[in-house]
Amino acid sequence: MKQLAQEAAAINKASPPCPTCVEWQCGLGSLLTADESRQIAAISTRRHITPGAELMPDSDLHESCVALLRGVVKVSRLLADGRQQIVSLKAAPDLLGAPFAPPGDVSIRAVTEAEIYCVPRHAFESIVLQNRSLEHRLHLRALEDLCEAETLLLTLGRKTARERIATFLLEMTGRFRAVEAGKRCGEGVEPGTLDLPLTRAEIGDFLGLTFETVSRQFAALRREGMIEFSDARRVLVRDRTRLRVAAGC
Amino acid sequence: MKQLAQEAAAINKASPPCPTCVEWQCGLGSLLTADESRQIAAISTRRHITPGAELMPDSDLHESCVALLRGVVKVSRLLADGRQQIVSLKAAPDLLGAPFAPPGDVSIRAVTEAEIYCVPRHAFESIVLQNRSLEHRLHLRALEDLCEAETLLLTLGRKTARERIATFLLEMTGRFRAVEAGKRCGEGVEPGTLDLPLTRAEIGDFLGLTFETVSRQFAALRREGMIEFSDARRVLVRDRTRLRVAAGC
DNA sequence: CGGGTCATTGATGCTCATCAAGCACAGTGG
DNA sequence: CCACTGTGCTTGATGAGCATCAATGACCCG
Repeated sequence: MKQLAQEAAAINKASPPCPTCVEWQCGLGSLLTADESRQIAAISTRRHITPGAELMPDSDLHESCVALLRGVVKVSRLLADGRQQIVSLKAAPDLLGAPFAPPGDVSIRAVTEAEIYCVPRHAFESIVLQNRSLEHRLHLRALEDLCEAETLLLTLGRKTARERIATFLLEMTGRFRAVEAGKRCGEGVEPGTLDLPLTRAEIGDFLGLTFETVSRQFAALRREGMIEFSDARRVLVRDRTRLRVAAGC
Repeated sequence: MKQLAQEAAAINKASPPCPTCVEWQCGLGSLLTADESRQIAAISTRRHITPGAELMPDSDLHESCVALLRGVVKVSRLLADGRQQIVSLKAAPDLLGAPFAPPGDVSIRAVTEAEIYCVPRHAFESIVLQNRSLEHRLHLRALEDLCEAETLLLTLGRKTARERIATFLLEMTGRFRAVEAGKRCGEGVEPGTLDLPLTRAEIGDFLGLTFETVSRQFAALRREGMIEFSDARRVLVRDRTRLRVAAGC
């Protein structure tokens, strides 16, 4: 149990072989072509971010976009008294603080270790304006993000704590499928196993709950046999069907 | 008190002189040029919708986009058991079911009387692909919608009922400034007066509350002198400053 | 008039936040 | 090597906030 956690941690620390920098050189997932990636890399500065740290020296987000090379980050909105709501989770390879996006007062923090490119916003926007097909892809991405945000709205506005947790687990499956030590993506791990990059408190900030409620609802689903923990961060989904019922849709 | 309500109703029923059809002919607010409006109108069918009715004979939304000429509509996501969350409110002139948007299972219903153009999606998308600047404007609009959705996420995830209602009132001010009978936009009405197009239940569906809670929180803000009702749907914001405090930000 | 929708208000109870205690583990420095 | 401290997680006890259920009034329309 402890073993597993340490192995997972080790993976997160050593740059793994398969993932995201490679994808970047091939073009940021499906978003950029290899050429466009190079073009953007050429005007960017690369930085390493430690977990919990803010990506940008504060309000530089108006000046820069961020290309996420490695790691997971959370995009939050804050209230004056410290309450926060995570509005989106981004895993490499992805783009944050999209070109042309209105200001909109968010805070972006690393969840895991992360590598980013800071791309000067104005230069990036110029590139996009000269590249019809790139703008089209960014436009599609924005519409997908909007659709995701609406899905989360339904969860926050109308679902119970139990339903939120079940929904969360279903959505995270696939996005954070567990990777076994030393192997390439996802072989040798029981299918349906999930390495959560988030703490209980962060899951709460994503689902509009307290960390205690998150913990209790996980425990309830575990007692009912739908999921199983080998470690607080490593979940096995045992019964996807019942979990879908528990998710209320 | 009754008088006012009847006048307001009369305005909603008679096509008013100043508003939205005119704007459409001048180009759907800032979104379309006059030429583009004509081009789109040419391939569209016009329809009238009564309050509460669904805009499209159901899942035709995959086939059509909607240009809203007049009226207010709500875009909702549904749960199997009937719970619903309004994810966005649109007032004419605006566009719904954006070109290139992923499917995403929403229901769109009229809040007031409404006039729409149904635009065949595929044809609309072709037009957009031949018009660089139009796609750019739609892209910007998508990013604004995303930003708005994120703001609502914070409200639903982290604010109390009281804060949600105060936030709602602040946001609706300006979007639904009251129009006095027979006059053009907004003269002769006490400034800060607001004609809510939504029922208490709809406000609840927007804010993730029940209609009883909406009603009680309105009553509380009224008792505290921040707002005043001349009619259940017509609100006067008396103290914007305290309302902002009550909104939690 | 009767039936429908919308709104208000009260009584009650459930869900989830809050407060609090304790455990496991990692990192630090004596 | 072992306290010491800090962080993350779990679990229990309590209470607040909001949902639910119910009754009533205002208005509209056929």
